[in-house]
Amino acid sequence: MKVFVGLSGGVDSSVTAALLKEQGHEVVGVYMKNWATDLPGFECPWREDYMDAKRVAVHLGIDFKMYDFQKEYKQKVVDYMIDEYKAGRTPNPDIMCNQEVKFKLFLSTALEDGADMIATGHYARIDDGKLFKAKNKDKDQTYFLYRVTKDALRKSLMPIGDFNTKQEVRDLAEKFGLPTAKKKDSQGICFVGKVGIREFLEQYVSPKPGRILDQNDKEIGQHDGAIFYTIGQRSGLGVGGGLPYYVVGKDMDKNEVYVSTDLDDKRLWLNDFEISGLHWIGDEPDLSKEYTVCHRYRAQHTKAKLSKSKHGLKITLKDPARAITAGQSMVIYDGDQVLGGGIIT
RNA sequence: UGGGGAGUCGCCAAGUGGUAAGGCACCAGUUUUUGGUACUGGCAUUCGGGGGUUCGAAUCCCUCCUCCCCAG
Repeated sequence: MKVFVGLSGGVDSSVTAALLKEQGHEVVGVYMKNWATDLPGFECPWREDYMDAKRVAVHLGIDFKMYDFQKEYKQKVVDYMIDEYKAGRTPNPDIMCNQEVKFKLFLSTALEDGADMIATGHYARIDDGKLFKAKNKDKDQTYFLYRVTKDALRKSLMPIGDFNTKQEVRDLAEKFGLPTAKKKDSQGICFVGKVGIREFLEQYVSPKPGRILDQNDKEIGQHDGAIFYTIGQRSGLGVGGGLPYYVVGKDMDKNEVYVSTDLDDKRLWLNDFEISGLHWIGDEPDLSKEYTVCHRYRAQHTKAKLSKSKHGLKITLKDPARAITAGQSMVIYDGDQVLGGGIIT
């Protein structure tokens, strides 16, 4: 079978390619050039990643190519992200990247290019168009993948999902002699790299001073734009005094940020909220059943009840979760299977 | 300019003769393919200024400066 592997320049995708090659597939390595713009003071690492991806391909003796998705990525992911922030929400660009770029654009481009399947280095398992948690529960990345379609999953492979530990993956990388074996795991929004989200947003939004109010409605300081703050955030307020302050809310119209020193502040712990923009990989969930849900990558999954609501679903958690934030995703699981999910309103 | 109180890191704050706790903030690092959380480390040779007493002072004395409260 002809498989196009998305090589990011990291270990996981490198091992993915090596494994598929070993299994006898005709493997083509593809580097997706999604973002290559430098930001003031920071150089975009794409060239380095590209070189690493290419080195891996050369090492494995597979074909290598680059797809330039910059234009689409900017539209579908970056603009989405900026618009969401402007609307006062906190988006998850990586989920959008999977939905729109990796498992739509990359998939269709690869298929047109002669591929039978695509593969990525995600920690997740696919079986018959269904998505399951990775064996390595600690690294499970299904949270980022819940908006992928069943049809896309039928054409995708994620062999890394079958490993129990990251160490096994690294050991394999070592065994295959991959040049990326020792490369540090990436983190942060993929295209922003080492640059913080704030620095990134500052390129697109000008500062707008506003008030910071504590739980007693007392002004305790100034911020330079409510857009830069998100629920649950601690530092960055530049306010000292007694206990640490956590952001518990904000008002984009008034440009005010609300904080509290109370770790049990009700606004920080919700167990009742709605999601919209629903997406299901297969069948819709049965509202009479109890499922587990996850509101953040690597967060503990909690039991929840689902019910219909005006714009989507109402979620009632068994235990309240911290920092439920509009714009973030709620993923619904039936055991290890990902049913889908929606975006917190 | 009568009475009382207070001035210790950007903020809060211990320490009242024995050689500057702690928290917040900030910075760095760790964890993490979103925001964020959490964790580790760094962060006052110096205690409003100036004198003095003492082996030794942020701590005692003198003086000046500043702030707050009550009186005017």
